[in-house]
Amino acid sequence: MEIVLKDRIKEAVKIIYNSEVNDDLIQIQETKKDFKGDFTLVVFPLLRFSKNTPEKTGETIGQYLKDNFNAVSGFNVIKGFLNIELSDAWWLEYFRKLTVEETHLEKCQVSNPETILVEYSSPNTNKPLHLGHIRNNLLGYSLYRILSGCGHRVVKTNIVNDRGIHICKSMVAWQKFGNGETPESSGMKGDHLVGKYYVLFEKNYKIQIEKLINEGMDEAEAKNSAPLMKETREMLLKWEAGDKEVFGLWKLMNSWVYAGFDETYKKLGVDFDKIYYESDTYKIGKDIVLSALNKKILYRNEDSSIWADLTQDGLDQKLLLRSDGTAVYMTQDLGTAVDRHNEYKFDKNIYVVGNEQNYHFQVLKALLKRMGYKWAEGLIHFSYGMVELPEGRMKSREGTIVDADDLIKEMQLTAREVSLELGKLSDFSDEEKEDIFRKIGMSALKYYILKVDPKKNMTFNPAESIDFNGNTGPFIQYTYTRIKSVFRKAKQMGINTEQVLFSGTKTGPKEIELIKLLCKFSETVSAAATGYTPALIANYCYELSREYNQFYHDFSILGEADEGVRNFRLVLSRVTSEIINEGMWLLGIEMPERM
RNA sequence: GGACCUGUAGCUUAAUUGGAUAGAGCAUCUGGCUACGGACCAGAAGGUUGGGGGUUCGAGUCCCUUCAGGUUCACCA
Repeated sequence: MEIVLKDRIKEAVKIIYNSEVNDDLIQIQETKKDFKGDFTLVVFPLLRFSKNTPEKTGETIGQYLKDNFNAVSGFNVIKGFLNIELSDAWWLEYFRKLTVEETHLEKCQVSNPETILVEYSSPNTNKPLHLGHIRNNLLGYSLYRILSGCGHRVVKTNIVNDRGIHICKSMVAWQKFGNGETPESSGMKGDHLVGKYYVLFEKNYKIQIEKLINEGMDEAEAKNSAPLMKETREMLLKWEAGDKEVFGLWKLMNSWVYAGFDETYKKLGVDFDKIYYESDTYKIGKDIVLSALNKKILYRNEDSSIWADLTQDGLDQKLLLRSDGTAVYMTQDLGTAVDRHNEYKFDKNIYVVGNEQNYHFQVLKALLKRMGYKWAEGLIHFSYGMVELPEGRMKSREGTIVDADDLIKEMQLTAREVSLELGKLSDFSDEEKEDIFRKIGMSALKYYILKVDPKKNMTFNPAESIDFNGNTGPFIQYTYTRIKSVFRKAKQMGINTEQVLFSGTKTGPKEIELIKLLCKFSETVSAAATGYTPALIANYCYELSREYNQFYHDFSILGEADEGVRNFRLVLSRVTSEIINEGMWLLGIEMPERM
């Protein structure tokens, strides 16, 4: 609609003021709630053509639109703002088209679909997942749904950081202190078990460092020469050399971790099309680095470590291979990117990675470009903010890490508590109930995270449980189940809802308000896709639910005597439920039929 | 020290990318069930958008400055 209006206004300016105007001078926005009208033209930019006051210019254009465009039923000018009113008939016609859509994503389809890789999750195999990973996973998965919903070919990838010095730490600790403990013998989830040894390593390592410092060593040297660290470095060397025993242990412990991760992923409702392992890609990275060295793009230090000089790009020197020849993080990422492009020839490769790695991705892109990979332009760092606690970052040292599995469990327990208290599910089996509790709990958690602008840091307060009322996932689910309930009731009353057709004649302002919002769905999804912002959809779903609840409260649907009005309200309700459902689907949030 | 990011009601957060009187939720207070589902609805109160300058018809949004917090610049990942 905005585009149509824009063209009409351009036409108006041309005829009235005999001037061609640029599109960006015609600023159309939705009219604020406090004013009468549907769309608003900001007239200030047009004054240079009208050479008149804002009021007069607005009047003139408004009158022209009213006279020449039958969708425009009226207008008013307040200060420099021309509020354009569209006729109910126009809105109804627009809505009628929604009622016959197969899916409400039809209008979101892009004209030039791209191949897009979305990399998300990217766990380390030395620790279980925590709240930060939850945000990552939910954002990544939702991004996948949104982009593919708009017609792109999206590949969900995960790069598992399964090698490196930190992985060796938990291996060393397990060897020394583990006494052969396994997930089976301990009853612990595999990722948590391995995490336990990582923590154990850090604890003992710290003790060794302190001891050395007390013996007169300076801190840097102590960190370097603590026996545990020495053993770990030796293990990494052995690993890269393919030592059989080390490799066996590595495989075993990683298999425990993967079993644990799979459980958590399943609970979160996320999955992947292709999983990469850095234990594979680091080698490709090494080759790339060595060949770039031959081309003199990189240089070798006297201690034989290999570096890139990025000072011309405003960045620093960057180490790419250690003096002992082993790979670093950046080496792997170079390999992964090249490997992926060979396999998929992607247009875009989106990395869902926290904003603490902004610099890393700047360097990665600059390096690839320097090495001559043109497609590096398509690397996009989807940089999201950290999840913080009221007192700041989560710190493992202080034991303030919010564990993913614990939080998920807690959400579902709370959902059960709330539901049982309300007692609306007495005719369901225990299994069905548990499934509903799960959906409610997860929606509370997922919505809580996804409603926030991804770029911003967000705060999670463990002391306050995540809400189930107000601007929340369960509120939206509740609205949806209410509508479902209306239709169940309608069926009982013998109304054939399948055949209820749209016959929009008598509508009030509240219905029109709802219709306006429903019409905004597709543009909201498109905006979320181009701006990589699932939060827009989350907030839209909330706004729609709120609007519907007001309507529901103020008007009777099935109790309405006039059959035409009743049917219209039924159709309105149906489309609302469909759009809520699709919107939440794009966020990866499941909807129950009852709750 | 260099680079980058953030700062909005007591708390959690919106704001159509420079537009009108900064919008919600939670918490607090008040009202609404003879029900199509009260996980709801209506109302009250709560703001110098960290402070100060500037740019212009117009600034939470852009520029400068200052304060506070954070991230990063590792032979960690």
